[in-house]
Amino acid sequence: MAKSKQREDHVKALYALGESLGGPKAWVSTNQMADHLGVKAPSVTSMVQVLQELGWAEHRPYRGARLTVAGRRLALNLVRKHRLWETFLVERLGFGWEEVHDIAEQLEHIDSVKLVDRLDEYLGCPKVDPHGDPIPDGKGLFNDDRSLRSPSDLVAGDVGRVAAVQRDDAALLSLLKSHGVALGTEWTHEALQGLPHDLREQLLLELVSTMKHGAS
Amino acid sequence: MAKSKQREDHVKALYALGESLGGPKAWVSTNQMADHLGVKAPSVTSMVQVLQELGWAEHRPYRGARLTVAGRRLALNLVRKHRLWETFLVERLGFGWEEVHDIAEQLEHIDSVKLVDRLDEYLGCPKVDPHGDPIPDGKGLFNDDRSLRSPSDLVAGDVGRVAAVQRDDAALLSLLKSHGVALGTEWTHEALQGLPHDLREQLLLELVSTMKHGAS
DNA sequence: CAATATTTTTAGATTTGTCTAAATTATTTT
DNA sequence: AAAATAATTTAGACAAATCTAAAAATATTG
Ligand SMILES: [Mn+2]
Ligand SMILES: [Mn+2]
Ligand SMILES: [Mn+2]
Ligand SMILES: [Mn+2]
Repeated sequence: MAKSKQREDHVKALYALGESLGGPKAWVSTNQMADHLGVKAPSVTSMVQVLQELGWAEHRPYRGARLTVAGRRLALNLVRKHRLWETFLVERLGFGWEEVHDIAEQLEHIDSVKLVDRLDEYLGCPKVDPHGDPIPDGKGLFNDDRSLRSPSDLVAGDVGRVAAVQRDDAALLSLLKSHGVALGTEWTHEALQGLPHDLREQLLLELVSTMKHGAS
Repeated sequence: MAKSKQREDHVKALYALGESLGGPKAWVSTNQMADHLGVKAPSVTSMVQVLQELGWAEHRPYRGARLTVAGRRLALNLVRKHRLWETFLVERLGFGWEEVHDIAEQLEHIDSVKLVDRLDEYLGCPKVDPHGDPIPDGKGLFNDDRSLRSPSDLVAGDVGRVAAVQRDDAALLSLLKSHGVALGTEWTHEALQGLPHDLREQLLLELVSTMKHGAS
């Protein structure tokens, strides 16, 4: 099987970029991966060839790469571990939501199926992490039944509960915190307008109440 | 500073072997380290030279190596992390004492001062790990005020509480468990005789009560 | 649609950490 | 004390993961 921190990081990048590019069939360019990982393009090319050897990715020269089913399974397990550890750090150790990403980047590579299962159970099988990102279960399935709305979808009279932040970047999360934004806090349409535009647009909310008569 | 899993493992081996050979001034041979780490002697020689460059060890060719003050500080921090994580795994996640060593071998390399401090606090600043090994504090000091006795020191009528196991080897720990031995369990002199010799001699006990009139 | 610009891969070098085989130093025996 | 034995280091090779510079393929554009 031959996992390594670097190989796993490349698989994770391939997964994340593939998702943002329209699902598992999308080809991800080696340059995009290089940018995302902070390495140079030739390093990615050679790593992607290794991932192909290992059966985790498919590489079409000059087209890009995408995950195989096995690679996707590995990626989802890494996402699961990352988000469970982030939850542990915030819920149990009292870290702020802006502090946990870098530590979780390390913890996600710890290799023990039993540890992940126990951690999940210990945390009460959380559905989302401290940034509102859904946590896949042991089979790689998301159980996310929230209906998330962009702040710009709310109209006067609506109240929304902060359910997720789109980017998990420490600077952004700190700023949000300093404006009183935390997961679960409730905001009226008007209160939301009081937030700087670039902060507000990173939020996703669940509608708590509205004056409109909406279709189900 | 340039830490790496391998460098840290060599520092830890140097610490452990140095202690068992009579303290921080003892010279540890590269062969001993090679055995302990499961690598070949030339690999150790070259790593020890790197550790010297980094200021963590001193290497006298054909004599051996020993830690500098900085190296010792690093080693104690690794021991601290290892034992805190073992404690977390047993106390919070419900692992058995025979299951945690290998996972802690990975977790001890996670690099975050704040994480270690928070974990320590979360666990209630434990003094010993699940095997009864003392946990150094943030300054590298052991606060171990137990007086540990070998089973062979107990005489008829004495009762001892299991306080530590000398080796933390999964097979031994499983066997002990199957004989009802766990940290904190109390054993009379007679009950101890019922244990196989090679298991019994790995135990360290605190005297709970005795019939003898002992000097303080 | 040919020339140019951009993207991607290949080629070859570098660092880290490991190995085996050979040379060197230290220790033990006769 | 010389010879034999054992321990340790050096020399040179290799795999993993990265880099820069050059070559090749693709995309853009006049
Ligand atoms: Mn994260
Ligand atoms: Mn997250
Ligand atoms: Mn251990
Ligand atoms: Mn232990």
